[in-house]
Amino acid sequence: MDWEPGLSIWKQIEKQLLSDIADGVFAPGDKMPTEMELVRRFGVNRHTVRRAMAALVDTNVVRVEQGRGAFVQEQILDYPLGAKTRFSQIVSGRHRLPDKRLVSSEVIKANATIAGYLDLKPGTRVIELFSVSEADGVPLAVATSYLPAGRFDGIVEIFKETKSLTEAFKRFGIDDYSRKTTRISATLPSSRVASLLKQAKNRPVISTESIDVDADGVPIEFGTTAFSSDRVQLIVE
Amino acid sequence: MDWEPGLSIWKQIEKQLLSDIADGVFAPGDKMPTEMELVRRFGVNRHTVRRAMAALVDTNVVRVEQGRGAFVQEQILDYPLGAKTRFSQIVSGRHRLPDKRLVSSEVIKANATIAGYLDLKPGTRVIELFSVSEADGVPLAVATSYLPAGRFDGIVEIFKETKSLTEAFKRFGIDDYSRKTTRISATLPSSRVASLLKQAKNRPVISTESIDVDADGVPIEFGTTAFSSDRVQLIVE
DNA sequence: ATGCAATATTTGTCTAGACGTCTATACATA
DNA sequence: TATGTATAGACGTCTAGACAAATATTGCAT
Repeated sequence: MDWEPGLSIWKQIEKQLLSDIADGVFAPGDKMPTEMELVRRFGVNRHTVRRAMAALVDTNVVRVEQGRGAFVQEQILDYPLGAKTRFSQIVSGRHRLPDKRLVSSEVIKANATIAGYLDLKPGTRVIELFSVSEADGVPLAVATSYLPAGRFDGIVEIFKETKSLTEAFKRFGIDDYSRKTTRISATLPSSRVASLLKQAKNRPVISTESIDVDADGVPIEFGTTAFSSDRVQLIVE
Repeated sequence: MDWEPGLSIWKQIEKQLLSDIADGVFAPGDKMPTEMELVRRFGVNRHTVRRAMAALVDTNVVRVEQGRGAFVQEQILDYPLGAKTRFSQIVSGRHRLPDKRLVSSEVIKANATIAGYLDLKPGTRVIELFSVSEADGVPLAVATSYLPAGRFDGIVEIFKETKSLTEAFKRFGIDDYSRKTTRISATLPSSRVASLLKQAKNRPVISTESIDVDADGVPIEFGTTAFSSDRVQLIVE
């Protein structure tokens, strides 16, 4: 490897690795060579390699995990739609850090649509949760969830604390629940959703409507979710 | 200085400097201590100090300039309104990197308002420029400018190349021009403007309408500008 | 085959030093 | 006065080495 003067070596290494990734030498999800391997390849000090990798981490091109190595960051998360798929499991299964932020919540009276999905009488009080799901700080989806207020009184505080609906349901004695139906379509986001997703208003989102039921088949949640189509791909098998 | 175990020293230094800044020990625009001074203060190696500073640069809290030092990033730019004040001069005078990005441009027929300000007959062709002004990559203002198309044919290309209206005017023989009037008010931004300014839609902007004239007093530009009120303060003296 | 403990691998942090690059300042010169 | 030069100060890059922390692998005992 020979270095062109005028540009720091770590920037040239960054450039080289970036073009390797662009060329598919390292595909998304792949493990990158270890620091020591890169040291041998480029013939520089380990710190110089680390400086280049830090730049790639900054731009979210790679992800580094202590003890495991560096991986090319998948820009698109495969989100399998199954009866038992849980957001946090999917994200942490990909070695990324899940987070679910509650934006707002309130108790409202169910309209005919919501009541229908939840098997309630229209006018019954339901809890509305508005939240953003993130992986490594990057927003992937914004969701509006409706839960029967009678059955889940006080669930908002538990959700805030655990940041997980699955966990919150457990506190209400529901150890097991499953997805009954998911409807999928594509729309343009409202400006509020676009800004929460940190994406342009003219980029489409995948919108889903879903119903979750408990072990007895009783609806416990109706939700609409807007997935960033640039960062998430839904998988049905 | 004593270090609590479990948290890396550079992170503790970052935290300390951050709270110094929050406490006003170092005010926005102030020069931070030099790396060597911080080395003596914290009793660590220079690289450790640099690691902490790099984190502060990443979060846009400080700005480092080779050969000069590190400075607390000013969140508010003072923008003096004068006959000869030029955006790029003001920004680079604060040791920040100015940039003016052309978003779109087209030739339209002047309506009564624009024609009136430019001393043209309604229906005359004018060039419309829509641009974003940035300092260190942070957007400060979005501007719509109208110029007589007849007098400034081809100015768009020059503006794209030089990123400066002042420079573009020079190519048309106008070495000197000045601000005739500036009207100032406050509004809420359109969603397009808010997104270009990378600020929330509910944060107000300072909107100005301005007329620039050449040395002979002939109008050469009518513009409306929306300044981010969180980052810019207009100064009239 | 399974589970656990020891070992190896890999990334993270800190120190030390050398030299390069950019800026500001003082000074000499024209 | 203006300009160029020398120098000092400050940040940028690169190398070298040691140890810590997290993870993966190996091998042993059951």
